[in-house]
Amino acid sequence: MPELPDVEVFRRYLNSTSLHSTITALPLIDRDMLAGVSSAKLKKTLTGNRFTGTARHGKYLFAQMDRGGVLVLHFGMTGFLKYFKNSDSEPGHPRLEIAFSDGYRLACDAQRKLGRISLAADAASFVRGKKLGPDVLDKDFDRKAFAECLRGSRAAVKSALMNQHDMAGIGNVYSDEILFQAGVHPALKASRLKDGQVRTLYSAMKRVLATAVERRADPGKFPASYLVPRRGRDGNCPKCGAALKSAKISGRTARYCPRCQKKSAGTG
DNA sequence: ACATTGACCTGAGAGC
DNA sequence: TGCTCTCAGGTCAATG
Repeated sequence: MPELPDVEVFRRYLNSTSLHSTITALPLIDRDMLAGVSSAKLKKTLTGNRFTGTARHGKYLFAQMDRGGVLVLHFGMTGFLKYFKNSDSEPGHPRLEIAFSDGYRLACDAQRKLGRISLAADAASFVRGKKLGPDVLDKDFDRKAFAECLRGSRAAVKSALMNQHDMAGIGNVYSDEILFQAGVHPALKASRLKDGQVRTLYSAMKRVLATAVERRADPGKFPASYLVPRRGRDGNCPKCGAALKSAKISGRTARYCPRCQKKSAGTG
């Protein structure tokens, strides 16, 4: 689940639950999740510290700490945050738990352990180190910058949208939604799109992601015209009713409507 | 250099 | 019921 809209929801969740109270302990640390930091270092850095603010870049969440530095969270394919007090509210696969002085805990749950936890001096230096492209919802990521990413790619447009080094935040599900809303077939070469298609994709990207954030990344609350809630096995196109099709593109499963997203230009 | 593939983990659901 | 197989919303190293 965790693409840009989901991580933005997690960021707001952390903001509204976990700021400004003192961290008293890390009662649970799964070493498999740590990247570039030891369990001891993480404990030493966080204990007695407080979170003072948050930031997000693409699919990464940063929690600013009172004494400097940031905790960096990445959620992999199955990660999420849960803030709780009673152990019967503990999530099913907690990999990190941060205990606060008021008795509450913040858990990072990651069933498949594909997420990552690390420390960095600040968000900007982490982003540089990872060579992430601009966050796709950043105002500076304008139509021109978007067009340059597509023009410079030799991959399918779906892969280009998901390339975190060119633009950060879009994953498998939202790339499908953006392509569907723009009426663009996922397998078309990014560099061969017409100018009109690039413009349509750009505005679909901004609109889809903003809408998803606004609806708390909950597919049940998405507009009726959206593909995401219907991407299951026997889903139908919300616009024309045709059976959705699947295609493997760079190893990921694309879901699309064969009638609304033609490979050749023309009718839609 | 770039794009694509397979490995990394674990669990849910389908099919037998 | 229980077993096996496939698949899952991400990333990285290895491969072509």
